[in-house]
Amino acid sequence: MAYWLLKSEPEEWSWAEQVAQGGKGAEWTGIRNFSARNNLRAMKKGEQAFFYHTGKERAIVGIVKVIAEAHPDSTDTTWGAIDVAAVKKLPTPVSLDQIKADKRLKGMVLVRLARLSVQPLTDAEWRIICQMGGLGSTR
DNA sequence: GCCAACGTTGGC
DNA sequence: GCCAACGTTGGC
Repeated sequence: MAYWLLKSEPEEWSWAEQVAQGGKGAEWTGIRNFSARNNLRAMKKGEQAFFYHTGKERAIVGIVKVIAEAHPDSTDTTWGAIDVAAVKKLPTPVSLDQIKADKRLKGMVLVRLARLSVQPLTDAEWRIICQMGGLGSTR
């Protein structure tokens, strides 16, 4: 079971909009980068991902799960997309500053490759951020 | 709004 | 197949 992080500009697609889709979820589109696409293709149904807001917020705000694996992006079928549904909101959003300040998260892809829009996380990183976000030992 | 970092493209 | 040039992303 792998863990992921999905980045979005809140102006383009926000956590609030994601939540509004409920359990049926929504298509995660707009991937136009090869490494991101490779990660996207590795995502399996049921796996969880953090939802990160770029731009002004720069924080992980919630958790989504994969409900449909890679299929053609309906906005550009030469690329891929997945479907995700909101699982839960983080009681406390985890900001980029907090992530950068934590020595244990120094190796995180978010810190090293800020531009990659679909990123893998290690189990340890996932657990640390869940705790920072106020979810205790939930994973 | 600027600029650094990175990914992609295209000429050789 | 290398690498310079260019475009885009995203933090500051």
